Amino acid sequence: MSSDTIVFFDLETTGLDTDVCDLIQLSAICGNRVFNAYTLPRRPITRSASEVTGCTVYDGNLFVRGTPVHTVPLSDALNSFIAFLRSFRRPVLLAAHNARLFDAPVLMRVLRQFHLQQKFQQVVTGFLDTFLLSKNVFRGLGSYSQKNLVRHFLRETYDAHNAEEDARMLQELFNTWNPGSRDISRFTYSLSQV
DNA sequence: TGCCAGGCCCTCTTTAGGGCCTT
Repeated sequence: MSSDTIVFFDLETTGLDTDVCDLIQLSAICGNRVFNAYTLPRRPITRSASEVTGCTVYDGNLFVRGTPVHTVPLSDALNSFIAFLRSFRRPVLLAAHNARLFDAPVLMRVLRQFHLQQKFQQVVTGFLDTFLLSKNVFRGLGSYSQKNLVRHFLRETYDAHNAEEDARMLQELFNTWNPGSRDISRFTYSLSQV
């Protein structure tokens, strides 16, 4: 719905298997309001995920590129995230790159694990997939990875695979695209669709 | 020792394979 507040979010996880991977970082941004939480994953980080995100776990602590970071329990991160979304006082549309196939199913699964899906549904109307949107609106680009889109549209390189930076750059991309409400609805999925 | 996937789209397709996107 075009009257919704669009909040851009990103996850860093222990891997790519949406059925089992666990959260490491959850970030979101809307305007200049930012949410960020790190959490100690409940399963090992796969080698490829560790290489991509720079995240490692040692002796019960989470490190990002060798620097320890403060973590909170996953249930606290999820509750704080919902409170952040609720603070907008309008229904929220959550946007992520490849949301339909990755971020949304992972987020919904962990919300269910903590019996938070109803609380979440009271605030969030659906997910907007910026990967599908960009691929259909801007034909012929060759690559639609977020990194390539940032390079193409914003002429920038950035700290990819830090959830907070990824969410921030996604918001910048979206503001540059300024897609119409029809394109937004075409690539918006209800919570029951993911 | 094990170290993870899968839906979507395209095409040299449909009796299928391969690349992309997310970590």
